[in-house]
Amino acid sequence: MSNSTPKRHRKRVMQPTLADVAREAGVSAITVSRVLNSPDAVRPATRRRVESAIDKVGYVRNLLAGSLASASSRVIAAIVPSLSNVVFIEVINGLQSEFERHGYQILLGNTDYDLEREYQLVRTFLGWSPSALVITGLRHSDACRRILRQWEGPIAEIMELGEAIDLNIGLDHREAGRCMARHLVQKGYRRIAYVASRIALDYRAGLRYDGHREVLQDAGLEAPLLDMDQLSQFETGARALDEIVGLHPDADAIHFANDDLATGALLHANRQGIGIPEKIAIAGFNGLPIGRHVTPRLTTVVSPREAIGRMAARQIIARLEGEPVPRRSHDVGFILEVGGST
Amino acid sequence: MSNSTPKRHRKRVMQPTLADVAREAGVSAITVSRVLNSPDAVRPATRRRVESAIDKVGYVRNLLAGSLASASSRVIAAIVPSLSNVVFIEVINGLQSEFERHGYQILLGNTDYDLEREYQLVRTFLGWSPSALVITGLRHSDACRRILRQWEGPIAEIMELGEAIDLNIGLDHREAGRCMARHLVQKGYRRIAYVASRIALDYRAGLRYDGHREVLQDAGLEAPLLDMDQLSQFETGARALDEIVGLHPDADAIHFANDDLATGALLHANRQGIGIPEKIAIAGFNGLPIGRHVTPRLTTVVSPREAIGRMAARQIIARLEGEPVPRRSHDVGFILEVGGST
DNA sequence: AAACGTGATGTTAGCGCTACCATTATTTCT
DNA sequence: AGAAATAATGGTAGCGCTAACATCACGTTT
Repeated sequence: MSNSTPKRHRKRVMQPTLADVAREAGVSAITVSRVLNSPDAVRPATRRRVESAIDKVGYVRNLLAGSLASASSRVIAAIVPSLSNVVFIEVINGLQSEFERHGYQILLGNTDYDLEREYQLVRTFLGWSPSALVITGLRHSDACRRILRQWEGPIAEIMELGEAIDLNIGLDHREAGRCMARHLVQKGYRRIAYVASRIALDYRAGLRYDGHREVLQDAGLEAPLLDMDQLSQFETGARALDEIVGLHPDADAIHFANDDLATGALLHANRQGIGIPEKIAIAGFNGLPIGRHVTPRLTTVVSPREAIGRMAARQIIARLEGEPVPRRSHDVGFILEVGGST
Repeated sequence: MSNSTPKRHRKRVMQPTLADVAREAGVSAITVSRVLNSPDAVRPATRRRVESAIDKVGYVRNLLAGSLASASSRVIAAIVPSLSNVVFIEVINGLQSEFERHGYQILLGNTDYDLEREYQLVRTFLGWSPSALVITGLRHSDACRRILRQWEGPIAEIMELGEAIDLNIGLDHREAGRCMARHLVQKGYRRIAYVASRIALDYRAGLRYDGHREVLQDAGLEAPLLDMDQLSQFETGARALDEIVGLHPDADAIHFANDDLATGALLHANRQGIGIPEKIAIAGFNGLPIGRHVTPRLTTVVSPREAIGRMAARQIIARLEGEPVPRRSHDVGFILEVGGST
């Protein structure tokens, strides 16, 4: 009557199960489960017996079954708009480093800046009963926001600050844009272009532009915008520099939406013998390491990317472990780093 | 007798289930399941009825339960040694782009170059009944290799070529090392240092060094190695350049284990006014975009990183969909890209 | 008209685990 | 020593879904 007689149902070519371990150790399945989940609740002698049975039969626990039964999966669903952008990688890295230590796994999703895709991803991921959800940005489709609100687990919206569903970790992009614009104006630049790429998708670059424009308008200056229709990469920055020089030959500074563009422009200027900042000043955003190694050093606004990931993780873990999480919104701030490029 | 009377067991504050949808649509649960999994097996009229019931009750399918019942999860476990290294990000990006399109999710793990951690990750991930497993490299602990062999799903070992458990997609690092060394020797360099960082961990850099050394020995040259004890980043490359200039003042070329180090050194040389390649030549490995934008352009060996990810994904998908997968090993090759730095 | 397909839908029995409660062993107290 | 408290272990019933088989409706064949 043991399972030597295969039930007529499913084919039984599976891995050993808890029951197999239990039989081997001469205990019940639940005891084996306890050894795995709350070892202290089992007498040391029993525990050792079970542990060696686990080794002996080569047991690998089935987390699907466990999660289904306990309605908790120790999986964190993380949704980012892009994996081509180092920024999000660093955020993920920050998440990983904290979550992994606490025994959480990361299920990774990539929306490619598409809100519909984001919605689908959220739906799918919620199907895994994740312990928590980390999602980039505050803009979601209505349907998406609806199911997010309905969901009862912790949700961290990261990168930017504002009206969040639950936890919010990020920085004020508009203020970051203002900060750099102020720096440029103060340095005496007067014909300052803003260069972004696909600003409709990367709307956080748009927020920075809004801040930038405010400051320039207050200073009585124009705020021309060049929106490139290519990915933010060195090549695009180089091309943008050429375009600006062509379109606005009198421009004396370019405020780039990010360091990739800015660095591309700066290195291009190096190659072309265009003097930075004498001929034209260049500023970026993010504070990527490369900016500190080019000549001249890139002026940029440093965003604490890994810190965002780590803080989001810590907030979530605290929440999951039942600690009170007082502030729901965390401003990680930013730092203006002035190099020789402005 | 319906579940309006909550069973005395678990608290029922859950999301709506298949049964709820079924009741709403006036069909059985399995029909709803069919609408979700094989819509063509359901009459269009019924299907529409079920679909609107799904919308009405706000049903989100529980993938844990489904995966447990069907023993297939559409999750791909991907294990990389580091998330700080762009190379692996690009590989993951390649995996993502293929898998996402076929409805697979990626469960991401990071070993930090630790084989014991790799083993633990593999154990945990196998507990999710993944559809397939992608793992970086061919070196694993014995215990790890044992459970991998025992597992019946597709396993792709990526990045390097050799004795693989199942699928193998990568390139011959030793040959890549040889290739660059040959280039340097042929260009007339004679005192060539190899610089890596933490070569014991990044053993693929070690394989490239082996190839490098072979060529140099054949040419009757010495092959000094400098192994930095810091992460591969610009800073470390810069420091390495200083060290080499100090230790081997007559060195005429440096073969760096990767482009991060090489670029760091090159940009440092730019700042210090050290002539590249007149004073000393610099070569890298990977073909990161930055190398094409620095002055002079970095000589490097381009590794098709995204292609590795994509090809691994395609092989796995083919296997999962029952197509015959003829070759188990795929050499994605590499390309020597000669810039002005050598 | 009876027998036979075919396609759509339903019934049942698990997938492997854990929550809940019950039971038994062990320790502590009076 | 016996009662009471506590610790350790076990039995049972699901978690929500799907595989396998059963059934049913309806048209087709002989």
